[in-house]
Amino acid sequence: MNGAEWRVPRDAKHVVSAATRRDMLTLPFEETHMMCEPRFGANYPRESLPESLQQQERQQRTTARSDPDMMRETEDDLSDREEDEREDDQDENELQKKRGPRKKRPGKEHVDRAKLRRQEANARERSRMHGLNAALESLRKVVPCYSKTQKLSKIETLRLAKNYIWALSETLNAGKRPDLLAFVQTLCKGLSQPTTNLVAGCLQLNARNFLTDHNGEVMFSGRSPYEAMYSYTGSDMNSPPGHSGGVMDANSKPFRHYSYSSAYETYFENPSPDSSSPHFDGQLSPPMSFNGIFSLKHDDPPDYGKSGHYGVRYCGAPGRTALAPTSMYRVSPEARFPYDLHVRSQSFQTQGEVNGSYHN
DNA sequence: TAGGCCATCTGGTCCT
DNA sequence: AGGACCAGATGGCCTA
Repeated sequence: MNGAEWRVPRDAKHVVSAATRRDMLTLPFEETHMMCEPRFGANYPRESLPESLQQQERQQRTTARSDPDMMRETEDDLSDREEDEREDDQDENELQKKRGPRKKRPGKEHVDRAKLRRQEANARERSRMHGLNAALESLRKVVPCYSKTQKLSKIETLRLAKNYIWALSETLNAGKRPDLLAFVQTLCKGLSQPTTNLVAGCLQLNARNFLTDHNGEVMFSGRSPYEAMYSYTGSDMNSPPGHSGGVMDANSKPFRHYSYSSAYETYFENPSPDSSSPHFDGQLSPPMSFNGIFSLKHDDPPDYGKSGHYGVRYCGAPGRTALAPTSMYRVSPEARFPYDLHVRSQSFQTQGEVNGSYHN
């Protein structure tokens, strides 16, 4: 366990970020030297501050000017400060009592050393962010919408991953074949329209089937994705069902209109996956492996490599039948539950044989 | 050109 | 003291 991940929440006075604190002038008095920072002083719209705060700031700056121990001083700042010191010398005797002994001015060695430390810190920060991005990239590959050419943004990747985890855990919790419509709608909950379209393309669905309305609700109109999925012959995986290759069911309902929330609640019997929901509290971690339910292939699977860069396969849970032989949602021959799963008082028995392992 | 996304720099804070 | 983490600022790139 990385201790840094479980830090005790910072003290209340530290919750507001540094820059925000500067802007709000809520600095603790012992940190008033920051008011002399060039980034603060040059362009800050002081006239926008309340008069009382402007007075407070002026007072603090007067006090802070006497503190020469500022690591990030530039040479210009140093000369400016020397001028200030000459002025300050006039009443130095009086202020000396309050200030105490002057601190030693940082020498060139100290400045060079500080610059070097800053460069090293920058390099570490770059490396850290690269690691974070690498982790995010690996996350992109396991959410049900991976494209090398059209990458999900960071925020959309996280949102989709959250939705995916939620939908999968609820699927396991229900212990039955998922309602595909609800599943897809859950995936798209809160996603932007481009990402919704991307997921639609990924799932080989017509994006119009689950457009997001202006309220952020995922709406459904037209042919049910479920129907489309289950009746789709799939001779041309590049085309959404009903456009080419797929057989448009002549008996399909002409128009159906679901609101996302009702469809979601009907199936999941739970409120929205938003973490703000009471049910979701404390259940942020997926209590499952998705083995046996969904098998994601993103390394150019032979079945789907021709269809572009997306790869999603629906696999049957143990004892369940294939959805459709030609559907992109199909039972993976190696689909197994390699583990005992204990999901919210539910347990799935381990399959006896494991023909192959996938998804580390 | 505005807005979104991203990488990078930077300083503050916490921890070891 | 120094590293990790965090968040704000900034500028570049891309797209509608």
